[in-house]
Amino acid sequence: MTSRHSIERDDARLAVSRHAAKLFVDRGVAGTSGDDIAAAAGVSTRTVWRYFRSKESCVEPLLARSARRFSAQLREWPRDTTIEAHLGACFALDRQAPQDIADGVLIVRLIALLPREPALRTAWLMACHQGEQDLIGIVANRLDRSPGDFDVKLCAATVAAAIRVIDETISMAAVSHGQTFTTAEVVERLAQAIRAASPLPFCDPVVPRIFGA
Amino acid sequence: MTSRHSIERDDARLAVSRHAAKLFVDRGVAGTSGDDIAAAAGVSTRTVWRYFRSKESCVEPLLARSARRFSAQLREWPRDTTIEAHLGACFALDRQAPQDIADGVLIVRLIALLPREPALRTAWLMACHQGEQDLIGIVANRLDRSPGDFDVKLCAATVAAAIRVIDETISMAAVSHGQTFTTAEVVERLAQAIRAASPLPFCDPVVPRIFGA
DNA sequence: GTCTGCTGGTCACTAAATGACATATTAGAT
DNA sequence: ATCTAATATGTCATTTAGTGACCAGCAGAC
Repeated sequence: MTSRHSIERDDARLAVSRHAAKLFVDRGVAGTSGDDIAAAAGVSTRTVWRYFRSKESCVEPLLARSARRFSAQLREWPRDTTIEAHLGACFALDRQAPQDIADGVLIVRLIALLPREPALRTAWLMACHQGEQDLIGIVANRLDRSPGDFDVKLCAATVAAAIRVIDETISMAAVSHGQTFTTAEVVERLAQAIRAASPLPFCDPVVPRIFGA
Repeated sequence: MTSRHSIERDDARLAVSRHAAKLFVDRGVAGTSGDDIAAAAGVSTRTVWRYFRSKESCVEPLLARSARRFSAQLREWPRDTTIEAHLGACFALDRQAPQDIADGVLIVRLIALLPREPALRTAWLMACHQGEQDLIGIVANRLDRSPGDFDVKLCAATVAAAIRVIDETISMAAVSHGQTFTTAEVVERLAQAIRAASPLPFCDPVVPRIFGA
């Protein structure tokens, strides 16, 4: 089974990932060595390279976890609810664990580094790509369509792009210009962007398709 | 000036890039060393690492050139023409130089490798990201809006995502399932996807905005 | 011609990444 | 509780990726 051992291994990877991300924002990617990451995380250098195929990809588990949390929330989106209502319910601050908030801050700082750290951009784009794959399933399910359907894939891609642009825009504004956002503002902009980006009508209550294809 | 010397340098980079791409499709990324690329391209290993910051990024000039050719064509898109008409005119096979066609098949093969070569996916996503940046200017210009405008950025992102999905879908179908496409089919699917993905109306003839903002 | 600026090659080096092998940790069987 | 098999980690050696320092060749300016 992939169960116990693998889960603990994932936790260990995530812990190293957080340390790596912190070092990257503090001293830059070039200024952080594999040895540094290993020392900070309290594991051997060899373990770092066993966990990650490259230095940049050290941040992937952190980004992936955040993306998967978001996907999981979208999967529980009731069919009779608008996207605004659902996102609003999800983003209520009291529903976020402290660890998740800390992760969020770290990720925002990472995103703000992207223009000066091309190596990190690859990790970020890989995480967005994973999120896009998850979205395919979500959109397909919500619209009672097949995940292999081209229109579904296209919709997932455009919506993922919209989410990415919002993430980048808000993160840059927050870090570079000290701007702050209420969760209500974030939800509103996110919902607007997703609506604008989506070629398929999955943002509003969907009715069960009683009459065939 | 950035002119003469730099242009030659770019040509040299592009030549190495083609050799690297060919090696990657033939023997895989892991099976190709920096020395191999240098030997194939007829330059010293040191020059390879002067040209590229990493092994994967060796393919970037090839992808970037193709993306920039596409961007350049979109920039010349007359305002009174639909996207179908313009793409149809651009993709006429007799308008493509043999070198560009060869580059095209090489790129298609690279794209087909993406599922098995995560390292290449980073290069591909970086190229798509560059294409997205170019699209921002194109959309802004066509709609008489500012490139800083959020809606313009969002539109560029969704359209870039649509183009990427089409590229991936068609490349995989061609290589993995031996499917073939006429240019007319490619143009049609591309145009349809871009239309579906675009939240702003830039696919049809646009009228000059005579009255203010 | 010389001077200047740029590019590429050689060689020595650091850092990233992998292989081989030993040791610990743990789940599960008895 | 103890043994076993599997998996995870550490240590050390090695390879490969990538950089720094320095020199040689080759434009164009004068």
